[in-house]
Amino acid sequence: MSPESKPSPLDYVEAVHQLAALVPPGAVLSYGDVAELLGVGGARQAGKAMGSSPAWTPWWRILRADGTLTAALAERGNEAWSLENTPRRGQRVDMTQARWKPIDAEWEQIDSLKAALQLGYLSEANDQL
DNA sequence: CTTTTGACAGCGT
DNA sequence: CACGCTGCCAAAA
Repeated sequence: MSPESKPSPLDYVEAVHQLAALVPPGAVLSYGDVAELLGVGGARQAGKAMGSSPAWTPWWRILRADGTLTAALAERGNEAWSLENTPRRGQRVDMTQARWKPIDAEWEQIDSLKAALQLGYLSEANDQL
């Protein structure tokens, strides 16, 4: 499956994956940032969603607010950050420098992602009727 | 309905 | 900087 936009409503988990795919190399977002950008759920929801991330997902660009990844992924994550020249401070990502700051065009993509997510909830509710 | 469980966040020590 | 504790949110048991 391609990371391109889908015409159909999005599931929360899918929305998180899509958002992760929007983050450019060298930049990162905390799980909490992801939840905030989508306007739904909290950091833990975003984390849960990343747990089932597809192979194409740049999971190393979504990490904890303190700039680290969960133990099991720390090693691989570090390699990826080196390759992408992600601003680091020791073994952790320097969030103040690396945090993704979307430009106008990117905000639009994020907005459409949010919209698709809302549609997802609507269709889900519609499904219950 | 209550409890447990997460790729979490923030604050105090 | 490292822990430990509490708060959070939604889904699953």
